[in-house]
Amino acid sequence: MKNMNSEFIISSRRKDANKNAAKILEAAKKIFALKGYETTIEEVALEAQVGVGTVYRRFNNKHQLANAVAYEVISEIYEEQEDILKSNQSTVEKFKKAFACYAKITAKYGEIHPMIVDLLVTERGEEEFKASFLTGLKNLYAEIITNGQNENIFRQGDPRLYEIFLQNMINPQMVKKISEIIPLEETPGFLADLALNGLLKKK
Amino acid sequence: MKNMNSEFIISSRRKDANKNAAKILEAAKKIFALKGYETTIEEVALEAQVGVGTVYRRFNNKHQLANAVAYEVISEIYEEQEDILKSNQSTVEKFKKAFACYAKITAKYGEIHPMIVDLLVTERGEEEFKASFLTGLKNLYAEIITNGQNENIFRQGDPRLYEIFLQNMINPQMVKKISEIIPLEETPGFLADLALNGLLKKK
Amino acid sequence: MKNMNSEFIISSRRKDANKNAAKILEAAKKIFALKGYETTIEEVALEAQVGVGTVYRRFNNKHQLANAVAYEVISEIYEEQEDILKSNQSTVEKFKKAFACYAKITAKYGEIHPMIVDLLVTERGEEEFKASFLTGLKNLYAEIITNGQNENIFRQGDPRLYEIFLQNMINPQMVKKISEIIPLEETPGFLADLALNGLLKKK
Amino acid sequence: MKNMNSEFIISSRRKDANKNAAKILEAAKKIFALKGYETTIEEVALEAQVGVGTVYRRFNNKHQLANAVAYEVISEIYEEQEDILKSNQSTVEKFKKAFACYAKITAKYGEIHPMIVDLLVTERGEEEFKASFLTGLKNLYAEIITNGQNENIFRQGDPRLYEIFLQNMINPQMVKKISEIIPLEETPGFLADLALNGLLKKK
DNA sequence: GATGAATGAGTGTTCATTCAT
DNA sequence: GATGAATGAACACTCATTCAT
Repeated sequence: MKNMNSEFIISSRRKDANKNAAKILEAAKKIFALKGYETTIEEVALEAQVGVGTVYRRFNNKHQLANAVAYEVISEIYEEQEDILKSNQSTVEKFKKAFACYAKITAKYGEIHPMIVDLLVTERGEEEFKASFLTGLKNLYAEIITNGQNENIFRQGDPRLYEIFLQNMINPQMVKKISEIIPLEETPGFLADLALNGLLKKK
Repeated sequence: MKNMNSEFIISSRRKDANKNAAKILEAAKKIFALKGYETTIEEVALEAQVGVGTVYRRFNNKHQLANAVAYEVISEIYEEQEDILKSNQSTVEKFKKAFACYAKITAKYGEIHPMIVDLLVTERGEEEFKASFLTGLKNLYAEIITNGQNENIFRQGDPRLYEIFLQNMINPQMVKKISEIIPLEETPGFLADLALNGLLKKK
Repeated sequence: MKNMNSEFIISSRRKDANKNAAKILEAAKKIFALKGYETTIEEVALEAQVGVGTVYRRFNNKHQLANAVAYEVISEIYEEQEDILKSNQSTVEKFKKAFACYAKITAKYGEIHPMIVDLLVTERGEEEFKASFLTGLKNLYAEIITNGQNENIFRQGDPRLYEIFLQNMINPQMVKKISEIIPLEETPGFLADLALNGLLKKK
Repeated sequence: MKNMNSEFIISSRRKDANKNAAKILEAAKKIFALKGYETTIEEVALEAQVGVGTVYRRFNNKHQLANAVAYEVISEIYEEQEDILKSNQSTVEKFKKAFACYAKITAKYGEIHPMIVDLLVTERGEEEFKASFLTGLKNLYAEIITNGQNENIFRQGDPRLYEIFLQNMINPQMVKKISEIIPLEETPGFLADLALNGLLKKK
């Protein structure tokens, strides 16, 4: 999952071109975070201080831009998660931390999280994006789940099912609504606890 | 929640007119199930074999039509759920059955479920719709949760948090993905179990 | 100009039908006075407590209804004017009174006056309506003008030119704006004076 | 009132773009002159040999386009009028010339004149347009009127009343009808004379 | 005859995408 | 390469008119 960006950006030999691509991506992140997929290309271009044509030079179309943004955001938390996973903690601890970390997306990126969910599910999502998501973030969870199962503290069953469950536990809408009742900083912890409990073997 | 139709459809004294309204609603249900809110009024009209103007005669605008569709779908499962709740079963049993029943929406109505979620959250949802949802379906869950808490088998804490959690556990996208791995008929049960486990007190 | 109504209403042998026609006309007068030609047939029907179909049974289309309304309004002041003309007063007096009377339309019928002007000029106006207007109201002015010319107190020239001038002197928009500066009841008098002065021979 | 275009057109640095804006304005002038405000944006686009989107790129909406057209037309005669006013002639002479010049709008721009009147009166008119009209053309008349009053050749009274009167004396419908009887080139003169006479003090 | 439901052409407006400069 | 002007399909919504009941 290194250099994820390059997969979605039409690369260019000229440095300033790539600089432009980064500028656009940054702008898109900002605007998409605010407005989600409803965002206009013109708005992005404006924010990036670039012409619309330039946006299209770097990203074939709106879908691709959205996918790149999604990719960016996911990448951003990837390393942090990886560190947790490689650390020397109990599976339960790892689970809680990884989950909490993942849950931060919503707080940080507002409307991008629902957009990611959407891209993952609809035909708007580039196959390439979906694939890299699957082999990226999802694997982290797969590993935790399998570990937990092997340690016989998690329920048995197809790990993919629990991955889906975990993914759903960070549903942006839920996070948003939960955080209207309890403080935002406690939300990831609360959800992690709930999710973990769901996963744990009954005694 | 009786006579639900009358709340969102501009009713008419004429029988044929109301028949048409039903036809439109049915068509809308079908198309919305397929395409979600992106659906075009023209598509609905076409499916209902009716002019666009006729759609607008019965529903003031697209939002209202969407709300009516959502309302319909929710109503459809409401009574079933109510029966379960009034029945003579353990809280855990009630929970599982009510949940499973609710989870059927997704299987049956595809894109309408996310649409409902959307209407519940954005300003697109008529206040009337939100209110009746709150006093309708949500209360069923609230009751189950409070019961479980009183029986000391569920976790303590603000019941609203667990309501949100339960609502999220029937997220259509999750249901869809789960059912790609295990048979659709087992999906509600699986999710109910997972959700219940999350809710149960740790020993 | 007696029985003007009958010229624009599709007559019916049934009394209640004609009663309906009158009801519609009355309603149309009220609504057109408020909104002008932008008025919707449905609004008129609603005001008349009648179905839209009934409106169309009595008036072939919206234009015709508008023409009938215009005709009505003009008829309403016709007799009053005729009385003035036949009275035993100086031409100047007659002029002032007739003019003031005519100018009342605006005050009384709001948006209908511009509508009349429009009908008189565009192709929306039924030829029949235009013709009867010409042979009706306009003639009153023609007579006054000719009288004034014969008495050698008015300018010479084609009387039709002065008729047009006079008609224009009661332009609803002007009346409206004038009456924002001076009291409405003084407006007709003020305009009459101005118009008369324009017409009088220079010494 | 200099650089009038810039006030209503979204200007652009590109020459060809502004050329297009001019093309659109020209087309709009032509079509509006024919059909008035009823004109369709598509018609304008067609006439300008331009896509509808292009029209909207230059003018935020139909109202704004109409206002721009109105502005254009008024501007067109503004300078000519100003010259007359600054010239060394008697008030009566100035009056006649300025009036005649103003009256040409109708002959030249058909349905645009009523449109201007409409914009001036309804909420469709941009405040900016109304303001610039007030500080532009209207002031010319105000000045003439006040001059005439000071020279004691015009009637006394609120000058605004006479401004309204003068504005109304160039009512496009009247001009049109007058010019059906006498040659178009004599019409402004005839009207000016009539208007002047109305204004002059009685002896 | 009366009704009002149905119709669908028509309108203003938006926005992803293309392409001339 | 960059720009932003141009494009036009698409869409929500309106309303005069028709016609089944």
